[in-house]
Amino acid sequence: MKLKQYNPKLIEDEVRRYWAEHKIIEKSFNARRGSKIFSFLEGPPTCNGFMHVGHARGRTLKDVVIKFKLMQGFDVWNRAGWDTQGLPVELEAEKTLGLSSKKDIERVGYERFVEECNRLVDYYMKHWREASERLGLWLDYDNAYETRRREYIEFVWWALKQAYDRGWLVEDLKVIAFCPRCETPLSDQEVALGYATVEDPSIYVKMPLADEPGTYIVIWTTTPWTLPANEAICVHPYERYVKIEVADEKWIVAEKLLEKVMKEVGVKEYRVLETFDGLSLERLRYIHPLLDEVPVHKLHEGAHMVVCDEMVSMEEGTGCVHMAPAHGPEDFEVGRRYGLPVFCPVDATGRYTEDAAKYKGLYVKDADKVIVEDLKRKGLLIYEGRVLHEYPHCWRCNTPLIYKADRQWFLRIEPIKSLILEENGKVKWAPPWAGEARFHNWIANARDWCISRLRVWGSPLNIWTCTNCGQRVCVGSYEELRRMSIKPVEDVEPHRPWIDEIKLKCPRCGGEMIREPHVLDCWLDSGVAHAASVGYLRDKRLFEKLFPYDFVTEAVDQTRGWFFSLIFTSVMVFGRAPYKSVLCQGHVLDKVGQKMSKSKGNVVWALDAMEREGVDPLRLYLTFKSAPWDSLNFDFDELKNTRRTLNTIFNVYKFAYTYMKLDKFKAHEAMLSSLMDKLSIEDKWLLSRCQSVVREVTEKIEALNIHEAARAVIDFLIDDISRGYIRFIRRRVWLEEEAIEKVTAYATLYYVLERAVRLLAPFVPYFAEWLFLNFTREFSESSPASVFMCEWPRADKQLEAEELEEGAKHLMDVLTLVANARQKAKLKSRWPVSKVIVVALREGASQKLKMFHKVLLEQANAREVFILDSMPHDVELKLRVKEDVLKELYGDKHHLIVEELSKIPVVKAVEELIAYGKIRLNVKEEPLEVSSDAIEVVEELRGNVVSAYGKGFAVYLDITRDRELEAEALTRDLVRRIQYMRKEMDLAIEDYIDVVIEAPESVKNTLTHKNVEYLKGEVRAKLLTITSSKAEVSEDWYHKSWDIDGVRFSVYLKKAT
RNA sequence: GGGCUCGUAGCUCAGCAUGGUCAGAGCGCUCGGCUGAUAACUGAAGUCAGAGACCGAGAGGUCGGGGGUUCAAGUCCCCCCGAGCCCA
Repeated sequence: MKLKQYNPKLIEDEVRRYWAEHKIIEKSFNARRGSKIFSFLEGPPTCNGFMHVGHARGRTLKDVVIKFKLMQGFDVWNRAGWDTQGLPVELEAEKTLGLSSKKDIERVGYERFVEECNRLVDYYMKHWREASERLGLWLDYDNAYETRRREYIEFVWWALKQAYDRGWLVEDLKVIAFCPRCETPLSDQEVALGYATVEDPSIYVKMPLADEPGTYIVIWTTTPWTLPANEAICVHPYERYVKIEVADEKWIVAEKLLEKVMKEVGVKEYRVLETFDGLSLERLRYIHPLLDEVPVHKLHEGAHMVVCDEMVSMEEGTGCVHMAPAHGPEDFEVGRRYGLPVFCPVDATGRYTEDAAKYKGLYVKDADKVIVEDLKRKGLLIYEGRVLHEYPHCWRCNTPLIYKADRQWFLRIEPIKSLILEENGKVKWAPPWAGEARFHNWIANARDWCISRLRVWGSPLNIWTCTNCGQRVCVGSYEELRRMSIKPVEDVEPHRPWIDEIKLKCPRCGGEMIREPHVLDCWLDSGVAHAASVGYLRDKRLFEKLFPYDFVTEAVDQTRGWFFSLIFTSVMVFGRAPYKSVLCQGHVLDKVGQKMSKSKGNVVWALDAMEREGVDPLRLYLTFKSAPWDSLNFDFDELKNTRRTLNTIFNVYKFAYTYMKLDKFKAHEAMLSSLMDKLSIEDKWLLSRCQSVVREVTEKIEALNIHEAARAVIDFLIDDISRGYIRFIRRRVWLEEEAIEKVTAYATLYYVLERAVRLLAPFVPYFAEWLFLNFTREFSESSPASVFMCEWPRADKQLEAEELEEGAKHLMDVLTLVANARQKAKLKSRWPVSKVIVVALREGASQKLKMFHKVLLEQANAREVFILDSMPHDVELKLRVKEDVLKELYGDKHHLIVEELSKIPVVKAVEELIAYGKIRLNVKEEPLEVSSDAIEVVEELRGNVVSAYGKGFAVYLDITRDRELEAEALTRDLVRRIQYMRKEMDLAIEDYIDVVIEAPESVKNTLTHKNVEYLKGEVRAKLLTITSSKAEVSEDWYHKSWDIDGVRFSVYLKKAT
């Protein structure tokens, strides 16, 4: 181990070079070819924008599972994938080309535009690949699938053709947002970008009932321009409505809104005639307010009536909502239910068409005034005001958007919905509620999927229409396309504009067929990855091996995205779910729990985090901080701590390495199996602990509790090995000869650390690989070339010993108490004590603890340790009842409690209190517990005794000093000073020294021969002189003066020759 | 407006499916100690000082708020508030 201290970046670079040089990644996967397959399906990142820590988390979690399965011996399918088409890429391309509308795109030409999209995809793909590789994500990038590729798109066509042939792919109208200036439809996400507060007209209009002259329904709207397309009035079926008398007219409005409306329109006098449910108005006919201006309405049969829907709000308006099915998504829905016509007299530029008669050619926003005038003139306008409200605008040019009905293509969900639900029921979701509740609900409420987009950069919709007879054909393959093409086609380039140039010959009339102008929703692209990514059309064998996939994982937002589009298309074409298990991840938020967004400027980029603290610390942080499905607040300060944790682990290995190397340890020469009967208790304990950890980590990863798995490995290394075992074996590794105790300690340590490296591997791959190369392989030449070629460890039942693990816990607790008691007596741990008494008060504890008697003796630095299971007689015990606390807690009962307490023998009471933290009593036949809040133990200790209590133990230290102990303590103090000086001199651990100590005569005489020999051994002194006169040493001796408990010492050191 | 999730010490969480040993753990913080596996660093050049790994102790929270069920509620029920994701 050449490194002096943990340096994640050096390790990373070194390991990355090693992997490349020895083709480790490739070999690791190849070594498992032919065994049981574990198929992972990569959710393709959109090649747009850079990787941030949220992505990094998702990718790390993927990688943990991949590496884990790999080490378990599975033939892991790990093909990478890239989502390359769709709006996000187009928007980016518009930006780089300086375009600001679809008209601009047409100006530069689709060819140029698509070229730019491709260029951007290449650029971002490169970034993502590099960042992913650096992150240590082992995907097969060389064979990555890309949604923009010919073969990929061909599968999309094939899948749509399956749907088309079954009647599941249909054309229908849909109300979508348009920017009249850009003359383009906007996606929902674009609409969401552009909400702004604006002032609009706010008008109240009365609609005359057809069969009840003089009676009107009052509606409210902020978009007068939609009135020419009005087809109905919607009311809430279960809210109360009133008919009121205003002057000589009768008006109908919602009861709840009556006062508000009357106040706003300025009607002071009115009389309520009757009230009724909205439902009773259903199908009531009225006369369109602009019937004369837009006469085409006269032909609209079954329209201009009252309809009902619960979405009608009682918060604003009149409770009677004007409906224009062509101009509002909700209007459209309701209209559909009632069979209303979808009348759209507005074109893509926001101007009225021929159908709007009087308003023809007028821009809709300009029409507002004209329409208001017309209504006023006809006496139908009750009130005209202005209102401030949120209205969507084009995010590019800030023009108010208009909603209008347009032809789009849909995949119908009804025919397959129940099967999707059924199939989802078979999927194992983590966490369960993500699938059983959220995803299930989402599917159950899903509507038909609109898959068409009026854009440029996407898979083209594979439907051609005859310009002559209207015949349609859905083309299922490029071969079919070539066959039907009027002009010969060499290679099909399935993107716009080239695909649009291909005209087909109509099979019915021989006329020319042209492609429908749409491209497809990019969710459909990634949604067919289950088959398209593995070349299904060319060869089904691979697909059949992998499908359905064992594992898929993405963040929560993919519930409606990829998780859905995958299962939808899979059920649609294959009749079953494409995945067996799904891990639904939470998001990464910023330090204070806010969503990361570019506009807030709180985005943490993955590369920055990797650069600042290193990949392994980042990976560990992202995996173990919180459960995969919980959100994670990212904080650089915490990330730093992870790095420190890894540093401690590094030092554990460095410690083991240093001594093993010194003693020329070889794993195959000290096999545990041949040393079993020589093991010390602490060895057996650690070996058992190791089995538990192996088992725990394995089970936790299997259950996708990845955070708990990571914590289990780390805790093992830090708590059990670093803070426990290594402390216990310090003396053993310092033994000179080939002592069996040393050999067994090395064998145990190697066994455990070697396994820990493997357990670490999925989480911190660079670090683990480095440890594998610099530790595992250093002592075992027969090891494979990489930790990832090793098998995942398996628990060995023979080494398990539960009672030892419990015993060790007791040991740790007692050692804490000893340290505690020492501190009370201001007695540093280097000072030996003559006697320690441990009273183990919980059932069975003393027996388990006794197994560790030897370790306890040494760690407590005591000459004798006694482990008892009841209180010793030479301690006088009393209970002090805190009456005030008792009174507060139990009120009047407190007298009775005191009485009951006095009946119990003090020793028994104290024992119970120490063991369990409370005493159980029966007060008037009623069970009751008094805790240590209300009673405390008061003891009278004889002689030099200090005590400590806790965790079911009482510990007593006899701190009486005698000459012998003093000498021993002094010796150890000197040892420590000399060791300190050795370190300052930067000596190698194995170097020998000569020592001269100046000490006062009296002190010098206390040291026995035994003390001196001990001292020499500990500090590796060849010559040791203790003198009470001035030391005779030359200048080059290292010298330091020390004050030990008020006595002055001078110490001189020199490296021995 | 609807669905799902989360809200316990400064931070990260455990405990809550079978209410009654905990109001807990780790990190951080404060104090003390220790030292050849573990001491970044800062000033400075002295066998310096502070800081840091490690060990021990300590501080800290009306378990988001309010109701209810119960002898007893972080733990069960209802409402509200806040956060996140998605839908409308």
